[in-house]
Amino acid sequence: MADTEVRWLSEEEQKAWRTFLEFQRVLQEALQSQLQRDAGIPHTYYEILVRLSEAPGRRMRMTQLSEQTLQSKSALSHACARLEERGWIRRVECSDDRRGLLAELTDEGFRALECMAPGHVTNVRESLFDALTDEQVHQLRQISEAVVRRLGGQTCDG
Amino acid sequence: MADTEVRWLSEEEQKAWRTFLEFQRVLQEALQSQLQRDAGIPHTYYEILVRLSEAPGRRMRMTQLSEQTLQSKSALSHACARLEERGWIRRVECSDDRRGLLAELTDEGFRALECMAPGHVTNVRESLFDALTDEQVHQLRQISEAVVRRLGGQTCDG
DNA sequence: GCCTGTTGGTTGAAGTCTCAACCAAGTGAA
DNA sequence: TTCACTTGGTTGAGACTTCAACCAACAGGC
Repeated sequence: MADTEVRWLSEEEQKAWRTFLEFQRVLQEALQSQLQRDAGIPHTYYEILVRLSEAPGRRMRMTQLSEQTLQSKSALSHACARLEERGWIRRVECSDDRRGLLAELTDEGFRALECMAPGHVTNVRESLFDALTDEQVHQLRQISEAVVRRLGGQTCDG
Repeated sequence: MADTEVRWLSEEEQKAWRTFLEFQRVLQEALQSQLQRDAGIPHTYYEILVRLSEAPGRRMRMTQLSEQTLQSKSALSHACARLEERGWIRRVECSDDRRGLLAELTDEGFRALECMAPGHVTNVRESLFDALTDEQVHQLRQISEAVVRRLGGQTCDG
């Protein structure tokens, strides 16, 4: 950033960029509002529940969970406090590290997730996948991986 | 949503989806943190300044601005209040509609934008465009337009 | 043992967005 | 004129995220 020369965006890049921004916004909005309306939680909370439901014993260390959901420890901590209030998760002490905590999905939380998942998945499909060809889905994944790689994260492969 | 059958995501779709989510998050994070650090404003505020700088007379009706920046009237109103506190914009009464207001970029706001634009554009280029081939940029635009079309917005063409 | 640094996680304040309520002004009909 | 409806925009409360400060527990060196 010490450059004195800025490589401005070309007309085409400009348009691609603004269209992409709009893409992000409308999609986020579609996901957020559906989840908020039907389940009363933001999308970030939904991801927490999903990751926990997939973990062995439906429990996971807070730090690991924060890495998987791409949330800061602070954000995760606040989120878990809310989810705990609802009885959807529970925080359990960790036996091998007395500093640590395990977030655990409760049965009630699991049932809640089962209830909200169909609506959310349907929404993802209708909002995104149904708008794209198989080829475009593949392209989008390549693009996503390229950017994630560049920005230093790691792709979420199983 | 009255369906009893949910079309769940395939393994491939699942991965594409999660990678895309990660893409969005890391990119947003890169943009947000750079702007916050260097200019002290969120990306949404930056877009307000940009749109105003491009408008004739550097002024625009609030509603039109909220449509262009894809923000709710409420969010825009709060944002403009903050920007006005900094002296970067000013709200002016509208002559042809006494309910209306024009948001106007001040000279100071314009200078501030000139200062922050290079860093932001450089960041957009390095975070996104430099990671993609020209072909991928084109693909991303097609994808974005398809989704925006589907979700009922309109693409931002000049 | 002690001392320092790092890691795991929480907390509170500040900032932003959403939602619903609200007001003022324009519009149209009776 | 009056009444009802819509549009333009603001406001305050509540919810989420970020940031910095913080505490407790681990780890390593002396």
